Amino acid sequence: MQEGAGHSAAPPSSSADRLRVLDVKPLRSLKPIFPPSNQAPPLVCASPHGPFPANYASFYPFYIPPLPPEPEPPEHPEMPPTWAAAAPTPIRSFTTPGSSDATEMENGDKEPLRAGRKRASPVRASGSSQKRGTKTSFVRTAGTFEIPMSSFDSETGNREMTNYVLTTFDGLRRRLSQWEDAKEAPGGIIRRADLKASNLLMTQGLRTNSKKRVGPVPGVEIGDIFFFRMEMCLVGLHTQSMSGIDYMMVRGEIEEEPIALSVVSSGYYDDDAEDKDILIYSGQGGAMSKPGKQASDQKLEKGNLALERSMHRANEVRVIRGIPDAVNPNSKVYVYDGMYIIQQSWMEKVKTGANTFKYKLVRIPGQPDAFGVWKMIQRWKEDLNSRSGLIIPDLTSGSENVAVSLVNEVDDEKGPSHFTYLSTLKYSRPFSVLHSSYECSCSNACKPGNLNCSCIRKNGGDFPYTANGVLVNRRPLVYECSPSCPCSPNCKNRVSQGGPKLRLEVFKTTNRGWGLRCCDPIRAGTFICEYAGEVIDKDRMKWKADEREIDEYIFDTSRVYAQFKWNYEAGLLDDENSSASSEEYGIPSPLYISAKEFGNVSRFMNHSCYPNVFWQPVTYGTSNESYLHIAFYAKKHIPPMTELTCDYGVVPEDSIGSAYRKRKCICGSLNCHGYFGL
DNA sequence: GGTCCTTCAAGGTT
DNA sequence: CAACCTTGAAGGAC
Repeated sequence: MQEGAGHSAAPPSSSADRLRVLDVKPLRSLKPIFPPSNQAPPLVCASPHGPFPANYASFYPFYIPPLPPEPEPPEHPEMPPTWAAAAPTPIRSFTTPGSSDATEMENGDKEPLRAGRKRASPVRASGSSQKRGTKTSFVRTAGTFEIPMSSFDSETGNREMTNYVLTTFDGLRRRLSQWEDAKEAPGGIIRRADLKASNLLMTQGLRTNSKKRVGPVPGVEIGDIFFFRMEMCLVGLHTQSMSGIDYMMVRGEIEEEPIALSVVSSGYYDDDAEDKDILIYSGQGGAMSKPGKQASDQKLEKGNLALERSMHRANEVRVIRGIPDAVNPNSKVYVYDGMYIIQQSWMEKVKTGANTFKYKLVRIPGQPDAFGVWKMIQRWKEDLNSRSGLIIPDLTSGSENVAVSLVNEVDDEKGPSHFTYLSTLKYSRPFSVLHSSYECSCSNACKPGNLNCSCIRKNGGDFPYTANGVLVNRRPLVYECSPSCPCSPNCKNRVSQGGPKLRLEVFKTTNRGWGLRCCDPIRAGTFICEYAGEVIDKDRMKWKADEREIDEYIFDTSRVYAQFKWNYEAGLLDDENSSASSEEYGIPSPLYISAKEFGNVSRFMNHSCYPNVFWQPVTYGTSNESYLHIAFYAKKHIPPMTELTCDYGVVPEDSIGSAYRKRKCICGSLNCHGYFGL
């Protein structure tokens, strides 16, 4: 199966005085802004006039006229529909009366934050002319969002909204982290980009499932992973920023009583979380809640009382398992493990001598494995032989730093057809000399914010990666440090070099040949692998087309790729003259890579019209020339053992490769294009 | 609707 | 690396 490529150029983003905004303490000014895209007519939306529940500000970022054909519910949980699928025609502007032309700043904005705001900002809030808390209108524009705008309901969500909220959150979070890394945040240091980002979204009402509920949360699926507590708050899975027990008041037999909605188990208390179907959860308060203070007995109140009541009512409780992140030892991964029932409760004297409540939660049978998958992978790690369907422990034969296993749990095929494993690109002859090579003069690792570093300057002054190696933004071209740069090999600007660092696995799918997946949880923006193979030139491409040679392993940057938005595009965050950070790729000339004879794990990645991986051109040099590479990054958080897929693109009719037939797509997503290019 | 308080964070430092 | 320290914001309680 194949892959494809994109094209087109864009100016590098600039980075001048954009940070002044961070001076403003409440940061209310940093509201998300979605500049109109040149791809689609801007969508102007306005909030209806309520009434709204008391606890949230009205906010309708998007409005779409009612759609005649209601899409079928997705069969594949990972494949939400997009608005594009549901609304093939351009979306027209829509504005509700009364909110059309607000020009005032929002209350609380003391001054214009930046000169370009008036011009650049398509977003205006007209809060000041109305009584707070009654009506607040927002006008928004949105460009080419993959994220659906068929509905925005902050009370009740769906898969589209969760994806939208999480993508926005993480894009903003990465951007704030980038500034923090570069020490570019004046006055206000952003120590906690996660909190800052979520605070901004919360303030804007950009959240979903804000209404508390017992049971499943629309748009959140069992097995979904999160890297911050705030992510779970924003999508309504667990709305406590720190507390482990989320609950709500309901009418009881006599009076109102609390019932538990969800719990997060992350090892702070002495929980027993070894069994994949059973969780012994400790109550809150008392013993450990006040470090340094004398431990005290827990009381039957708040969350503890809620768990107790929920046990008697036998209502289901969502369980989120917090697990140390092997990739980032400092942080945790939260796995949504589905519904549990509280079977038992008791009081126990713990080591500190304090009485602690304990609750035995048992997983409701019949749910897909989530935490169970993690436990399974852990077992494989301890004993590779316990892995069923294992054919080869390392199909790269040591070519990569991390072994890539080959498994087939589906049938008895023993492996894909022959190819030679090659861990990087092979330029058979001089090709794609982008420009003269560049190199920095940094003595140690290149430091974000150091504009003396010419590699950083190449990236418009931005360090492309956060401190933990996550790509901040998609951009025309990522300039990494070259082997010839004097900076140390562990310089953070070499993320895509040196091959995969995650435990990838080539496996047999049920209906589309071999595929690629990963045993590790993957954070959005993480580098996964590059597309290795032989670089071929235009003549060779033409020859292949003329000869009708079927090469399913071509990567072609000149194909047309589905547009999507990944960066946090806040006009406020960037210099007014930069069109924010462009997600259009800029490559001087098309690059064709064939992985038919020589290739790495990337050649096994299948196509999806709703992929979880995207490609990004990256360049770095060898001796005195710079070469282009195609690197794959995670588009969103990807749970372990989820198939990795990317967009193969479509071959334009007039291109060299158009002699190839189109291939029927079986990705199963609602917005499936029906075919992809080959 | 404030204001105080609690809270199974997240990072950093030692 | 575990223990400790610092900063931090949501939501509940009153």
